[in-house]
Amino acid sequence: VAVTLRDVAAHAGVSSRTVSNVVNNYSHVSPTMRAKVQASLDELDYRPNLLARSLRAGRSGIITLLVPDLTIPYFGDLAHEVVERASELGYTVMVDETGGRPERERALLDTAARSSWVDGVLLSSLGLSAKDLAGLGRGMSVVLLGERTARSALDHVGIDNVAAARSATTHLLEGGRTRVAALGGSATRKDATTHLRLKGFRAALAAAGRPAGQHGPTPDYHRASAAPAVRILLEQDEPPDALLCFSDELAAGALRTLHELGLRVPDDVAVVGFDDADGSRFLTPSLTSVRQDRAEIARAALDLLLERIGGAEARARDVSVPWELVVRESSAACV
Amino acid sequence: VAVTLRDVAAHAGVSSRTVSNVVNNYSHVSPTMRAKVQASLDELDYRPNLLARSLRAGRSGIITLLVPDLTIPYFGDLAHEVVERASELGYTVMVDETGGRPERERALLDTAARSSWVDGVLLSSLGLSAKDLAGLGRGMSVVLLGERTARSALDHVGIDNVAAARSATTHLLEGGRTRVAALGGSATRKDATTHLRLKGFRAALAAAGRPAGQHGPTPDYHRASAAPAVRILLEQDEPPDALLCFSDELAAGALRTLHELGLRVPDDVAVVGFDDADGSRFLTPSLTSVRQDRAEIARAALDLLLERIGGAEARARDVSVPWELVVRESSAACV
DNA sequence: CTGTTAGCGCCTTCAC
DNA sequence: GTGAAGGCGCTAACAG
Repeated sequence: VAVTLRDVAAHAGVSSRTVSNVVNNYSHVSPTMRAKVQASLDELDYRPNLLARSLRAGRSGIITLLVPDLTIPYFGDLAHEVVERASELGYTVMVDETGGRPERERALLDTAARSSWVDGVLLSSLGLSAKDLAGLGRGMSVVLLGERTARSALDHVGIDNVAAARSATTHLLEGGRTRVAALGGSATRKDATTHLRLKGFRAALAAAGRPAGQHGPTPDYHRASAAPAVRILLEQDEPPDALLCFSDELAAGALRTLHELGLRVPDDVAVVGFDDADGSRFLTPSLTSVRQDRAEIARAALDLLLERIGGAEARARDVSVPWELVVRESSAACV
Repeated sequence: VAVTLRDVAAHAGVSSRTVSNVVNNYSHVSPTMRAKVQASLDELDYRPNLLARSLRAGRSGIITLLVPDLTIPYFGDLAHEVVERASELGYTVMVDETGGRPERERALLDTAARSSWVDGVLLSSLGLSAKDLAGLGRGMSVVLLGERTARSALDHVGIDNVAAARSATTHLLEGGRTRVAALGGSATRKDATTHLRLKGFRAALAAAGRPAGQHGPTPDYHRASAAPAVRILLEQDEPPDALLCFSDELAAGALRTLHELGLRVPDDVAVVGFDDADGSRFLTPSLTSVRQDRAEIARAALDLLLERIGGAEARARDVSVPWELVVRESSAACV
């Protein structure tokens, strides 16, 4: 049932070349001819086959966004920004989820590279090492989002996690907290995000002359993963009076768990999150969080990606995006 | 730089047909031949061009999911289920956002229909009338998610909004609440979701012999939109002692606003939400909500869509998916 | 079992 | 200013 360029040409009594010229608004077509062709176009309800066009052009106008999990509000927010910005730039976004699992990140990146469906990939990676990524990036335009994987060969956009964690920790110390603990991620596995944030956390404690803080690891950054770690931290002899959570999700889970334990926030325990997801200021108490400028991340990432797609061969670049500690009720100073 | 089937054929000294047979695991290829071709395949690192394959096959293996806004957790959750299920079925998902605006829903659906990029569309529509949709669905496989647009010509998957709203309202009345108000959406515009839920809400009140409840409309279903409406409802002479919110987002915003007004939940005001987003049980107090079975929605919707893609010409079907009122702290009975 | 051939629908170099 | 022809990379008839 599909109407092709040829059908229109036959209908209008011209060559397909001329129809193509009209469709693509090329010059060198006489007005009368243009009108005649346009009439046939309308009458037959012609729709260009973008598949064929892309095959011919060698590009699809599609980029893939790979995130761990869309049920995490931060990634929903990020996807929103990417879709919006890409749309402005004339690109469409395919979204896939990696679950944060390295093998799935690898497989999806590989599929993208092989398929030639997509012009480029935005990867919000959690688990891949720089070596993995280098091999996969071959022949495909890729920009990394989120963490700063050490010396990867790929472009990267993210915040300065060390500085942000340091600032948040200092904020808690200056609010009179004496036993700050970190919550989330894994110090042992190749979890670059947590590694860097722990670094900033410890630097702040050291700078203030405090003993090293504790770290409650979690298998992922979901709300549901906070509870066990929080309970372990609080069952100690000297339980923490402040929690630096490495995602807003974990922070929300921590708020809930503290409530169940009968502890008051911020009176007994202060809580700070990371990401400043849209919902965090609506929690009770409202959550202090490190805000990443997501719109700027999307903008910078797409700019880099489009340059790569355009054939830029520059060395890998590392764009640092602004962040800001947004102070709300959950970290009010103690008296 | 791309390696084509022909290149491999030349390298292996066979025809491209044979290479294609090997790549697609067809029979009728002798083992020795297969081995030889496979060697060339590996050596040249051949990657099939999916664009060309799709052009040839007449289908792309891509479906489009259109949702209002990925920053709303419910739609993030929904997208998650759709992506996961589609992946199981061998499909990839393109996600686009409509902002809930009818003209954008129309434009995106139109683009999808024209482009031949996509085999089918899942549309979580808010604003399009049945008439709009009928015209657009022409020639494209479309399944509607969410609300039950009156007598549309398209397949549809959703919950029974009337029954769910009725059940939630009855729950509040049975908990001893006497002045239940509804919150969210628009009774005036073509907001089918709100229309149906209001119907259930009013039916429950009528069945209990209560006067008609009030409705606080909101421009959208975001958290931030709850505050003004909640304040207006509570400034009245006889303020409500229970709020039936037409999304969890609105409920979360209401919880926050009530907290700011110094009202206790559930002691002074009970709150019920809709959707049971992943985060809602972590709110303080945890939120009572109407749970939609999202995995089942995704499954049913994709089944319907794939049947349409496969050429089924059946009349429009309407699949009703299970829902459940999940009772938590925010709607505890008053004493 | 394997090779040849003809398109899928589009765009574009080349002639006219 | 317009027409004819070829090919993007792949697969499916049709031989042999």
